[in-house]
Amino acid sequence: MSLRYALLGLLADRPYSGWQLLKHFEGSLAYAWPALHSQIYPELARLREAGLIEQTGEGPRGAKEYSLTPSGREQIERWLRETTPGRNTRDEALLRVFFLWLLDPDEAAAYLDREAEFQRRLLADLERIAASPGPDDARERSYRLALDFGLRVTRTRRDWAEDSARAVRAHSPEAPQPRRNRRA
Amino acid sequence: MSLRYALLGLLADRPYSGWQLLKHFEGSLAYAWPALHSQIYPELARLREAGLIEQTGEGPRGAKEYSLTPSGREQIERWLRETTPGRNTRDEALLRVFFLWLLDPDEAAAYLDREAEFQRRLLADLERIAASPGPDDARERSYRLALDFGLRVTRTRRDWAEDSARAVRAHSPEAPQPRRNRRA
DNA sequence: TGCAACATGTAATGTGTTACATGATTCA
DNA sequence: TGAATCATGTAACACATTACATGTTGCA
Repeated sequence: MSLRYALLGLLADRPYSGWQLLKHFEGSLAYAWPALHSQIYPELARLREAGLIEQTGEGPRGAKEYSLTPSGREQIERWLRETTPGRNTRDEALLRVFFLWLLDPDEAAAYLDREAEFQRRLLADLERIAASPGPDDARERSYRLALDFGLRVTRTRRDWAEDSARAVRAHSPEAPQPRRNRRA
Repeated sequence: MSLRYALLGLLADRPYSGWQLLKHFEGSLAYAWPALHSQIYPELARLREAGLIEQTGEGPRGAKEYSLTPSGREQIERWLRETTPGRNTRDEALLRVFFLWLLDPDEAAAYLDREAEFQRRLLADLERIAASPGPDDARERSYRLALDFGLRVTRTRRDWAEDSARAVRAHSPEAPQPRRNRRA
């Protein structure tokens, strides 16, 4: 049901076409709930049939502009107020950590290096986004809260990966502790 | 494919029955890749047909003990070494944050309070798990790495939720700053 | 003997991804 | 005129959840 409510939530701000909604899912929403056009268009058709959105205009290339109906507005508010978020956590990068012991320590450390690099890049992206200013309305403040979430979690993940790579290397038979007079 | 490799990874440690594997998915793996018995049993049958695992014994109530084959061991090592983890991030609790502006500030703050409480409880669970000691082998060290990940991310999420609830309340028209002589 | 936990499976439904399919508009 | 982007849709497949279905063992 999350996709459904994500669409209603976006349309609560202003009317959008399916294409424009898709761009949101490729942008900021990609970190929270990614979706492709093949899922979005049929879902919009269902929301329309259910009376939660309606078509309120047409754009250049057969674009359909959808708006939230009062019924749709009611639905999303109820979702936010009266239901609790699903907690199904799927994180393949974390799953792999449980099985890192199957690799040599140097290979395990290399995996953690790649993880740290991924988080550093992501963090750089998010910091670039955070640096560009926006208006100071309620909608923007919600968006900034989500962005701040991303910044904090990404920093934490980066630090964890860097620390873990060090810890794994500290256990490696190859280079256990820095020492002098090392023999071949 | 993640479920497939999670099963191979567990069986790389020692033989397990489907039921015992299920218990892992309900326990530590629940935070990384949850799975139910209705998904696990058919997948074990497929892995067996593919020659990645084999049945090596029988337990009391029709329990089947599975072991990893050399081919299966090769597959999971290749997965860890040669493929990159999927980065599809689905987080309904975060998704909702984008739409918090649709609620009154006090309701939005209440949502963030609930989020903070959830993370505090989860953190307490993880800390209890972390407090119980285990052996000091490579497998346990991988597990501790994953646990440390959970601890750090959960603390970050708790802090974010607490700070955000405060920030939202600071913007509320009802109680902007602590003041005396407040009129009804 | 009745309940909880053990133990395995299948079927139906819902959700998500990949692939197929088509056409309009803009710009170089 | 050819490529990129805009714009919408369906079909096939893969993955995940809920529901259906059955039988065993241990214990109070």
